[in-house]
Amino acid sequence: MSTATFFRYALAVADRPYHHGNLRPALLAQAEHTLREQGLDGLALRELARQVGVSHAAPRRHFADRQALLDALAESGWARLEAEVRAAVESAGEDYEARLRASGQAYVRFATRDAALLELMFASRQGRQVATLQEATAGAFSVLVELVQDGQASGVVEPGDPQRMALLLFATVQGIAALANAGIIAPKRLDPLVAEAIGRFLHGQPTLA
Amino acid sequence: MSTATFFRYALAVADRPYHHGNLRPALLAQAEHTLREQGLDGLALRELARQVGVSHAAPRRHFADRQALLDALAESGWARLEAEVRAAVESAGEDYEARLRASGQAYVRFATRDAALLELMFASRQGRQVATLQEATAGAFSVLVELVQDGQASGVVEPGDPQRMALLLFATVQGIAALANAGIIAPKRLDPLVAEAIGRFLHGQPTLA
DNA sequence: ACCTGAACACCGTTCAAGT
DNA sequence: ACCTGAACACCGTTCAAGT
Repeated sequence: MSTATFFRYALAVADRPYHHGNLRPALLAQAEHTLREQGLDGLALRELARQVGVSHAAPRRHFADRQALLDALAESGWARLEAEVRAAVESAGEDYEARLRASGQAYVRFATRDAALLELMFASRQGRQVATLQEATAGAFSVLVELVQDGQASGVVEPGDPQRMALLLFATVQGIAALANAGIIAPKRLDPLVAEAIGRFLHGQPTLA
Repeated sequence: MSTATFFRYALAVADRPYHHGNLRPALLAQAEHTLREQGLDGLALRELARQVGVSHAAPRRHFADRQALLDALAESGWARLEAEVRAAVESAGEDYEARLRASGQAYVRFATRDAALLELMFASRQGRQVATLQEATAGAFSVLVELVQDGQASGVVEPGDPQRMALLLFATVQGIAALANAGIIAPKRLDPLVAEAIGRFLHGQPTLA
């Protein structure tokens, strides 16, 4: 296409909202909202296109298929989770156990507020490797690894592979979140349970040991 | 319907497979198989009906809608999980830690073999209470509660609410399973991680404390 | 470059009708 | 009692065509 032709089109569509680069973010934003309100089953590409004011075939330019949209949602979910957990840790003060507890509680808060998104983040990719998604997951995981390393530096966590210990913490809070979302744990028991899990991780059984 | 009329129909359909009570189990069996092979997205009522040799509207007699079938799958999944964990604990010998470890490893084995089914078992029911499903979940949970009580009776687990401690164990193994199914934990690291989690639950940090 | 409109094959759900 | 067949409204995906 010539430059002149390009500008002719650009002017012609200047008042129409989703040309030239904002359809993709608009679809993602709408999808995140629908996911929170209606769950994964309520998320339809055609309906998204309608809500965003575009033909049902338009999303195809930005997402190869529905799964690609879901992958993108999962990826930004991991990024937001990382940010929220990091923020919680940073505003938790000096005490190591308090910082660890804050990370777990931030995780659980995210997980229960965006249960369908969390489901998506953990949905089995069935062998498909999605590099950017794996990086986003690794980024969130690294928050815990760094926390464990901090604890080792100050001597409150035993020496040893920090990845393995962070994995254990990760699994514990994710499990608590899963049980909460399945209705097995009542919401008000969540924070105490996280606190107990962290306490046990650091000190073992309270009265025995 | 008169008895005579009933027998006339019964004879007429004697060679047809899914009259009079085996359509429901046949659908469930086929669904469980498809779930394992194709995942949740590959599970379509119409396709199930086809595979089982029945019209697409026939399942309606046995399951009000697709969700009802999924609920039934989840329920039998919880029952099978309970049975498998119980069996593993019973064949694990006398040592308490070995029994606890066996329960966790059986859980993780089930979860990784039937990842899509596990997803279904933990799928948020979004407020809908399904009584029989909740009972099945409680049954599986009770295995862990009893294990904790055994440990308290023999003094290797601290006194205190056994439900709360069982919940912590439950969350930990479920979290490990979720991380495995998301591809965050490699399969061969699963058993050691479960062992470490159980060890920490009982003894705290190995070298500190 | 980006989007539209028509087309295709599938799906879940409903309902009158059949045996 | 249990199942069928037609109908409806929706969906994901594809592709030629438009601007």
